[in-house]
Amino acid sequence: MPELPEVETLRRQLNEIIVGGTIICTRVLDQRIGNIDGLSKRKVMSVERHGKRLKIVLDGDIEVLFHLRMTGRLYWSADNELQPPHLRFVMTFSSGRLFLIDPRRFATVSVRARENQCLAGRDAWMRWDPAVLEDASRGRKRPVKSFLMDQDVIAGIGNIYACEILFRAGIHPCRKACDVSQAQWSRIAESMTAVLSEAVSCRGTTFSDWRDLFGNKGEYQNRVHVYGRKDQACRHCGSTIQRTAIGGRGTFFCPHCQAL
DNA sequence: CCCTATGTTCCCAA
DNA sequence: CTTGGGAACATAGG
Repeated sequence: MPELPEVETLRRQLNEIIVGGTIICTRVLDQRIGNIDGLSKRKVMSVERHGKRLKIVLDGDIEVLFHLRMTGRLYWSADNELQPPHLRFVMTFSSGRLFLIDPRRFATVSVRARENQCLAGRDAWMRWDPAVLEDASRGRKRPVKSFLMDQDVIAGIGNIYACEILFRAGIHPCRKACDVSQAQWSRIAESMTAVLSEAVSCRGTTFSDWRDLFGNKGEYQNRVHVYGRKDQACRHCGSTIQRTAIGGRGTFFCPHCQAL
């Protein structure tokens, strides 16, 4: 269930392995994926990421776009016999095979011409001018947490990192986006960079499903301050971490460090 | 049986 | 137009 740091981890690992390689063939094992044609003999030019989307850029200005949604995984195998459960798509190289595995079958794969840029929001893992966030939030009465998770505004932040970013910034997740002050947007901008950078360094957060390209867990679960910590003591002030729901998603916060 | 789940999209109602 | 809620997608785990 990858968010930006998990997808970035996969991008880095794939970049080391498949750039310069040539696709021998592809195979779709789940018709829900749809037809993926015309990739054989194409060379991998680069592996890129935008928000939670991963792009394998091929020669001929074609790109393969992956979105892993909730339970999608990418796994690299040099074993020619291996066929794991829930295997949905395979991309074969001379050096090994790239698997898309997904029990819930929500993940998507598509092929398109390289240039058409998606209209989605700017990537979360870059320097954000607080004024841009403030402008975008003007008149928005929705909770600031929903605002941070809106992929059309900021691409890449999901439920775990939204909770962690707001904790670091000291802002209650239920606060209306339009009521967040200029100083608070500055703290949010700083927290986005800091939290996402640390999570990328940790190769993501493994509470249950997340594994990297080689099946390894991430480490950021050992560093979270609020996510999944209901009824535990806040690492800063000792208050009891609370859980509520925003947009149907579990939302964790410290009532003292993140006063409304 | 119940509830929850790191995502997205769609419909409906206020 | 904005927003939230609920359902849908399909499955595993506590």
